[in-house]
Amino acid sequence: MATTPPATTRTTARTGAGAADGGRDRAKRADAVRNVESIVAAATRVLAVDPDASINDIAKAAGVGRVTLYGHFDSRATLVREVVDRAIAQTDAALAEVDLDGDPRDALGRMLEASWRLTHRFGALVVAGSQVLPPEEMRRAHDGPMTRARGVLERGRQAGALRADMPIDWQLSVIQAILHGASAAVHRGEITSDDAPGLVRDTALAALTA
Amino acid sequence: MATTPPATTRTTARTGAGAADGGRDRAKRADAVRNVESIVAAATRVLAVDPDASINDIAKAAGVGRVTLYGHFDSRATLVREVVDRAIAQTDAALAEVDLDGDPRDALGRMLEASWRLTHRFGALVVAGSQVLPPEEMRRAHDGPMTRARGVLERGRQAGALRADMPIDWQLSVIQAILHGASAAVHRGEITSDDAPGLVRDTALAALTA
DNA sequence: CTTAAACTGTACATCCGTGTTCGAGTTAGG
DNA sequence: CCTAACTCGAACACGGATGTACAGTTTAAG
Repeated sequence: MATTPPATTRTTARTGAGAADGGRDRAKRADAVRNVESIVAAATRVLAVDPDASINDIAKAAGVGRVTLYGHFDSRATLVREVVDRAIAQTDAALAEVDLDGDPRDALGRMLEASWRLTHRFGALVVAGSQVLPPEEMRRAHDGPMTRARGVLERGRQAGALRADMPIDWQLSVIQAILHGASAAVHRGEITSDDAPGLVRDTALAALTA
Repeated sequence: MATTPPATTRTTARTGAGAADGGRDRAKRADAVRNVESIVAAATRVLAVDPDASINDIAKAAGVGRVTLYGHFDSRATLVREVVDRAIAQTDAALAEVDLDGDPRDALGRMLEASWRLTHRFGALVVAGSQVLPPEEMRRAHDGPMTRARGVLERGRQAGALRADMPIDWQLSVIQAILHGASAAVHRGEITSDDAPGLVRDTALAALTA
């Protein structure tokens, strides 16, 4: 260690899916990758409950030092972005598997149950995102599921299976509200997470039925 | 104005300044009272939108200096407590005027419309309170309206006018969720504040009807 | 008119969260 | 086993928010 290293080796978080852009990076060490996973998982878990959780809280929850976290993510915003991006990916993947054909009410029911799991898992993550990321970026997160849900709603309205005497945007807001309300109720112990999906489905369906 | 002798007074809000002298209290001056009102009003307005608003923001919105605010309220928590207390008082007063007799569905509708106005006015105030005040103190805020609403719900369920196949706590949560969802939707420009009460009433009623 | 209460801005001490730097210890992997 | 990558804790700079202290001016009220 007599000679000073030429430059401090700063590891830029380069977990990009797809091909590596630009130059080739050395393969990341195994424990590094493992730690990044721990951090993202912990951040998701913690931020879903408390969107104002500090970097310290997240690092502690991940079982790593605060400095180590900064070694993988430039800033809090970067970390939040990564977490949100993964949540979006999981959400899209989960919703893409939902069968939207057949009776509109049944289709909506299936979508509601799937959405419940996601809402319950990610909770207040959207709040954390909104506080750090530009609103445009959050827009994208909700856009996918929104248009998907809107499609089902429109079909149900035209088929006469759902009431059409309210703005469709309002009906989407109601679904959102019930989903988040259920998450809060579970977290408060008023209902169990087993009962939640059924209650959400029945209640939302009742609210939207003619 | 008049008769008030400068002798008998009671200590309410003190002008904090350090090592106070012996113990001579005088009646509060008129402009002081006026400023306190401005501060509380501004705090209510600001905190209802952004529960994390700083003391500076509130003072600015009230048109007074930051130091003046501290002259009337020891700390941020004190201010929030005062604001919340007043909100509770207004809420109780407004809900006490609602006629809960007659057809349960009509009674619930009236209560929903009244609750909407309060929710829209106070918005995220409950969040600000929860972050600063002990949870027990927030409990009290919701307890009054809650038991009142629960009474109407129970009556409606036993009369067969409302569905009884879900936990009553869940139904209360749904009402809460729809109210807050509507407030968010208005604030987001999706619906107008004129349409909101009707939509809230119709939607909640539909969600709770057998 | 006189006085004390109240207001104001500035400045200061403090706490907390963020982001960075440093030196040293630990571990993966050739 | 040797080296570079990785991790860790402590310490520092910075900014924002909370309270407090001070000194000068305005204003209510007797």
